[in-house]
Amino acid sequence: MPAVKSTVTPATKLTSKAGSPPIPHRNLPLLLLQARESVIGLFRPILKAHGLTEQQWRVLRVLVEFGSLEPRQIGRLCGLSSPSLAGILARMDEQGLVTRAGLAHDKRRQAVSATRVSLALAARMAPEIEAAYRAMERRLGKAFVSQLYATLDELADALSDQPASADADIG
Amino acid sequence: MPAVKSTVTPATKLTSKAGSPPIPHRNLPLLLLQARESVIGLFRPILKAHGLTEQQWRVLRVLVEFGSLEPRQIGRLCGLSSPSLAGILARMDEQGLVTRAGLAHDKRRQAVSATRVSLALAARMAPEIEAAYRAMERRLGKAFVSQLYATLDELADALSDQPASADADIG
DNA sequence: GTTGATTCACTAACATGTTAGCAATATAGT
DNA sequence: ACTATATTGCTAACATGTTAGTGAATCAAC
Repeated sequence: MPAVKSTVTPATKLTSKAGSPPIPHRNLPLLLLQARESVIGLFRPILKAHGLTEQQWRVLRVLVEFGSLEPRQIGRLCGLSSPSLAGILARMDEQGLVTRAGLAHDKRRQAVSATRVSLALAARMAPEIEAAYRAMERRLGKAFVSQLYATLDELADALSDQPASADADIG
Repeated sequence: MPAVKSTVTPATKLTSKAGSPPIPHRNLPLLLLQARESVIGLFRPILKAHGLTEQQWRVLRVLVEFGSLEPRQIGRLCGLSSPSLAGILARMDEQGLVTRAGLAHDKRRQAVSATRVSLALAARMAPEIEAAYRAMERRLGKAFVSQLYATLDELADALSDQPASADADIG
C-alpha cells in the first residue's frame, strides 16, 4: 500500500448553520438504521461467504426453526411485505433453497419448506452466526446486549398497536 | 363494515420445532429493523402528506441544517451510498427540491443546496415532525426515549470502527 | 345458494439498496 | 513533466421495498 491516507477529510468540520435548527430532535429512524447497519455488518461477511442475501437468511432461519410455513407467516416473522416475499421466494425456489406445495383445503395458500440443501447450508452457517453473536457480546458487554434486547422489546411493545382511539378490534 | 374479524389467526400458534434451535440468539438485525419500522411509522403519514420519501426528507433535513453540502457529506450524514444518492439527488433536482453547482477548484465535486421551495416545505413540515416526536415521548416516556438515544449512541460508538486487527489507519 | 366482502399470492411501476466498475479529475512521488 | 494512485460522482445490473391493483378462492350474510 502507498502512504497511509488520512481518513478524516480536512476542512470538513460540518458546523451547523447555528441560525435556527428547525428540528431539535435527532433523527431517530436514521439512528436506528445506522445501528442496524453496524450490527448487520458483523454478519454480512458470513452471509456473503455462503451466498445468501440478508433476506434469504432471515427466511431460511425461520423455516429451519418452524419447519413449514405459509408466506404470510414468513412475512410477519421476517418483516417482509407480500410483494417483496413474492420475489424472494421465487428466487429461493429457483435456487433450490425452498419448495412450495399448495394446501389441499385452501387452494390459495401454500406451504413453504426448506430443502435438504438449504437445511444443510443453515447447519453449516449456524455455528458461524453464533460465533459472531458471541464476538459481539464480548465487544459490547453481555449486560449492554441484554439491555439492548430489552429496550427493543419495550419499544416494539409500546408502538406495536394502533396509535390511539382506534375503533376496530375489541376484546 | 361486516362483523369484526378476529385479528388472530386460529390454529396458527407457530410453535418452534423444539428439536434443535440452531440459533439460540434472537435475530438482532431483524429486531432493529422492526424497531425502526415502528418508529418511522409515526412519521410516515407526515412525509406522505407532503409528498416526500423518507430518503428525500433525510436529505432535505441535513441541507436545511447545514446549508450547502457535497454529495459525499450528505451520504455520510444520511447513511446513503453513492449510487443511491445519485438517483435520489437526480429526482430531487428534477422536482425542484435541490440545486447543484460545480465547485470551481475541483471539477469533480459539487455543492448541493435546498431551494426556496424545499426550504419552505421543510419549514411547514418541521412543526409536524416535532409534534410527532413529542407524541412519541408522551407515549414511551421521556426517560425511556433518552435511554434509547443513549443506547444507540453507545452501540454506534462501540461498533463504528474496524472490527479487530486492522492494519490500515493509525493515529 | 347466490351475493358481496375478504383473503391470498401475485404482478406492475417505481424508488431505493448493493456491488462492481467507469471516466474525469486531482494528487503524490519520482 | 510523468506516471501511479486516489478520489468523486456516475452508470449498470440486479435484489429489495412500496403502493396500488389483479384474479382466484374463501367466507359471511342473507
